[in-house]
Amino acid sequence: MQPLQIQNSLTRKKEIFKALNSPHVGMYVCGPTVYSNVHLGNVRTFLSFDIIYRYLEFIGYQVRYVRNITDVGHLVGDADEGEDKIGKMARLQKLEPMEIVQKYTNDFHDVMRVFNILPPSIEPTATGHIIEQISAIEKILDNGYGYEVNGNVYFSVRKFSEDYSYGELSGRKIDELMSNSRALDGQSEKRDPIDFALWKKADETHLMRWPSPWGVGFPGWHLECSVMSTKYLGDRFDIHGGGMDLKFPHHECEIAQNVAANKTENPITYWIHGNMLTVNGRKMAKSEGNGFTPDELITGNHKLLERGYTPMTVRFFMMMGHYASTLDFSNDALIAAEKGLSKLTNAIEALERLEGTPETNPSVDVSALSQRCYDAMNDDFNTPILIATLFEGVKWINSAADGRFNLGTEQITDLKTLYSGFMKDVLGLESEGSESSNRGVEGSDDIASNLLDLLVELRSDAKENKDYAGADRIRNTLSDMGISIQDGKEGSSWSHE
RNA sequence: GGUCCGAUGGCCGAGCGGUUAGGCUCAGCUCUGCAAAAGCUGCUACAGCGGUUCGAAUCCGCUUCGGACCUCCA
Repeated sequence: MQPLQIQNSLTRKKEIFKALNSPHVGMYVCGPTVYSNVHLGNVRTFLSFDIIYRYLEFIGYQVRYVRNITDVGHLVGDADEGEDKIGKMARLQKLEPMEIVQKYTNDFHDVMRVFNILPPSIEPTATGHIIEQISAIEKILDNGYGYEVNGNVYFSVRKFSEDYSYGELSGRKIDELMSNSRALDGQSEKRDPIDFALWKKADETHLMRWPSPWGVGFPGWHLECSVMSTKYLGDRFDIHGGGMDLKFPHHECEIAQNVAANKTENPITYWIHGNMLTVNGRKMAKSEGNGFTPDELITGNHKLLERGYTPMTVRFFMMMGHYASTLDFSNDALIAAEKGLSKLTNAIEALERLEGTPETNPSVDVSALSQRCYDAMNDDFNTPILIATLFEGVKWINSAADGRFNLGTEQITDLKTLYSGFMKDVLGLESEGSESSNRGVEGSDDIASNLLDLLVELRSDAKENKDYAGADRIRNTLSDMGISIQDGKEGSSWSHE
């Protein structure tokens, strides 16, 4: 197994990864609240964890990856005092709450597929786990860390902090929280302002409601993640991820609930937080009005975009930065990513066509290159370093394709393994050209590529006969179709633009 | 106001005590019917000011600027 190191946001240190029950790994990532379309900032987080998931599997772990769908309990505005996000949308769109949930869950799944983000092993929903949430509340009450007022149940942070530590993950001091917490408008039933809701009473107008020992109501936000992670991964599991903005209060509350319900300290070994996608230096957020939907990005239909970019370009762009750093979104950066990706994919296509020489090239050490790829990923999933390393091999490949450099047959085989593993399996970069042409009948891809080979040959013949008009006609027509021709020392070839 | 991050060349973005990161752009060259692609060469930066050290973009202090969280947010 590779010696993987992870920057643990719980301890703020880079630590050697040790699975509780190797080779099995339990990983939980906070999924979306499905009340509106996802934007690119959301995509970045899921993409970051997609890479982590892929790499863990790649180096031999068997990962149970749980990513939830929050479809109830997440309130608008001030915590515990606002309207349910999904209920509000349902009212505005005059739909059943479950229609809202379905609509935006479908959208979410479509987006994940477009960006080639793998589905999790389990994708549980909050409404599907009401019974478990109620019983978790009962456990928390039995253990003395909650209290009921008028059909509402709250978590007592003060009581909890007497027995356990609260605020470790987000680095908050309980006293400061007590005094700094924003004063709530109106009188609150909470004993302390930092207490949070486990169960809320539903009034008559509330659309989403379930019976409970405390009357008709609905579960609080934070609770579903505690309950579902425990249910599918156990009282203790390896990795918990999510966006940086969830660290407080969501993840802090989650830990407190897990501990309070199960009396298991340190339920999660490694916390990983993905950083924000920014636009002109500001966090992309719906409330800022600077969010892009994936669709706007692909079509280019947005006032800040000069044109559209393909999903794989966006994927590559996001992986050129480290997941724990903010990443700034700009046209120039996207264009650079597009060119870089195309250089890389063209080289891989060239590699497929390469025929090696019997003797190996002593100046090329594929296994050293490969190890550096592993090293990059082992160092807290450093995809920018991985990509930089992959570009080094590109020089060998292109030089060999130009016939001014030799590569041994075995070296070529090793390079193919390397690039297929890190580009496809780890980075999840699929060739977009072949994806679209695969939509047709089985085998149409072969026919298309055979036809292209034929056209390239015909053009070479034309060139040989000094029929440059004919040669250029083939080149220009193909170019209009998105196919470009490369002339090299060893003859001509084609590739998707 | 509290807590915590960050400031890297024309752009994006790694590095976090001694390396040419890498990509993109730009200029020149090679190849080419032309072009593109590809290869080669060049462009050597770390916000500012002090300090520690044989040596600092990397460690410490101060200053300036930016951001995140403390409310819902991936």
